[in-house]
Order: sequence, then structure tokens, then C-alpha cells
Amino acid sequence: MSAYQQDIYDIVRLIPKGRVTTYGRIADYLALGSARMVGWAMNQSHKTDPSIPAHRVVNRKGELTGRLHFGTPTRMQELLEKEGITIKNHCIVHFDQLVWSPIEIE
DNA sequence: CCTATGACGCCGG
DNA sequence: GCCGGCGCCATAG
Repeated sequence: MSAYQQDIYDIVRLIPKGRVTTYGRIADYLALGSARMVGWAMNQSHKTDPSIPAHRVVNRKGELTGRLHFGTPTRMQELLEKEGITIKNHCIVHFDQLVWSPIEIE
């Protein structure tokens, strides 16, 4: 596996339970130049390490755009709700209050 | 080598 | 705010 891919997974593993972040924020933090790369890495994550909390990564508006890549179409939403997050129409409620950034790492 | 394809995002109208 | 267009870049074919 490539280095940048490992870096992405490392960041995703640091997202606090009950919080989420975006493809773009991870890409910016790692200076990848493309948020698509983060999306691609998430798509591969289950093969590399199924324990990666990929459900905590959403697009910049807080929409669950990756939901169809989980086992069932509702799996991603269920995982987030289990962490106390509310979703309405495939979109995280109070997204701006829940979103987290890698910059917050201490 | 070249084209198509995204779990993306910015910008302009 | 909603599109359409475009830049982005790893991968697949």
C-alpha cells in the first residue's frame, strides 16, 4: 500500500467517536492536492483494514455520499446514529457543530 | 500511451 | 442556492 494511503487511514482512525470530517479536510491536511484520493482510499479501506471508521468521512456538506459502498444502503447511517449522530435525508443534522478537523490533533 | 471513472470541491452564472 | 464546468489525480482497462 502506498504511503499517502497509510497517512489517510491514520487520520481517519483519529476521528473522535461521535464526530465526522470531510474528504477535503483530510486532503488539505495531508496536502494531497485532491479530495478524490481520499474518496478512493475510503473505497479501498475495507480490504486494507475493515476496522477503519470510514463512516466518519462525509463530503463537505455533511452528506453521506459514500453510503452505497457499505454492506447495505443504510449501514453507514446506522453506524453514525449508533454514535449519537442524527441523519436526515442522507445528511448529518447540525453538521457544522459535529465536524472535526485533523488540525485539532494535539 | 490514452481514455474513462469516481465515497470531491471550487468557481462562475 | 442550485447547476454546469473544470481541476484534481490514482487506477482500471
